[in-house]
Amino acid sequence: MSDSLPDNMVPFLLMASFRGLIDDLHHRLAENGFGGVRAIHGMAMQAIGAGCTTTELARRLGVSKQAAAKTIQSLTALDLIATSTNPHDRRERRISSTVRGAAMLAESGRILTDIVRTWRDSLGDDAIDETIRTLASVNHGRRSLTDVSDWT
Amino acid sequence: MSDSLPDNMVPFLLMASFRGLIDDLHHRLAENGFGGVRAIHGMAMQAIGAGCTTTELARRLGVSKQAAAKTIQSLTALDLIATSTNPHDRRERRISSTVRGAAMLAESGRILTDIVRTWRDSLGDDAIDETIRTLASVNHGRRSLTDVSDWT
DNA sequence: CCAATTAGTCAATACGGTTGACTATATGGT
DNA sequence: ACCATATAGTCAACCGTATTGACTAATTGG
Repeated sequence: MSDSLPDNMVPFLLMASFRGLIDDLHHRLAENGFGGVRAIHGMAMQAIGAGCTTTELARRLGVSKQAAAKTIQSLTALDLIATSTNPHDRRERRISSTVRGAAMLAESGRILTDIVRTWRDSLGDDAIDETIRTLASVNHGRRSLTDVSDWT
Repeated sequence: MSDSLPDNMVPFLLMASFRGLIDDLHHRLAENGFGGVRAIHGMAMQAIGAGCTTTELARRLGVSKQAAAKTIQSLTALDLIATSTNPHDRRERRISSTVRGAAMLAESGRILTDIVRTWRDSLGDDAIDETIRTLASVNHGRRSLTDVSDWT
């Protein structure tokens, strides 16, 4: 722990941190009845929030509407969302979270907060707060946090 | 910037930071004669380091050897690596960086260091050092930093 | 010397992304 | 009121990168 990693390792550090966090999250979600949920599903659920349309989800995720439609199919199959038509504009598919979907999001939030709490316990609030502030600053003016385009 | 994001947004922050950094990197790599290089290629080049075999690369990346073999094909097509057979064990394919591959890795390192330098300029060395230390601690004891398995 | 191990490839499949072409619905100018 | 245009969403074809299972070739060791 003495020496810091060189600056050119920062992307690996960010990726590994993300991966580790997501792995823990999915492990614990599976233990709580939400098996089969993948990273993309959680991202999409977060992006859907209180509800939106296919096109709007595509915009929020930064992907094509065809890709968003496929994600919507997966989420529907997992009983996390349901779709309905908007009577005022019958072209639209309104997407909204199911009870199970809302429970999954709430559980995700609890688990993530709990994981970060373990970081706080071992490294201190100051270090974690500073890290979050720094990462938030680095992302200022970038695309939305839920943008997953080209992330492979 | 006043309020910090809640702890359950940390994964989004990590992913967006990684994505932003990689996007910048690839944009600048393309400007310097290394177009067509994708995130997976840079990861693999880093993992290959001084050279290894297909199976060893698979282990370092945390993927199947079939997947590693495909990555090796891509890197070979990009003239970043070359393979040869080991005369002492003719089952093995030795992988080593080409001159161009080494130049790409060096250029990546320079660009990444330069990007992080802009962070240091605007946020201060203390904030960046603390962030790197924190992320490194969070990853202690986890799989190798070059592990890309299931990152989708 | 032959059985077991190890390195790597081939083939089929899955998943999530893309573009292009399409249908259905809504909107707005003349 | 009508028709041109714009918008919401789907279908089909394809790409890239992963997977597993079955395989060949080379090495090792009892």
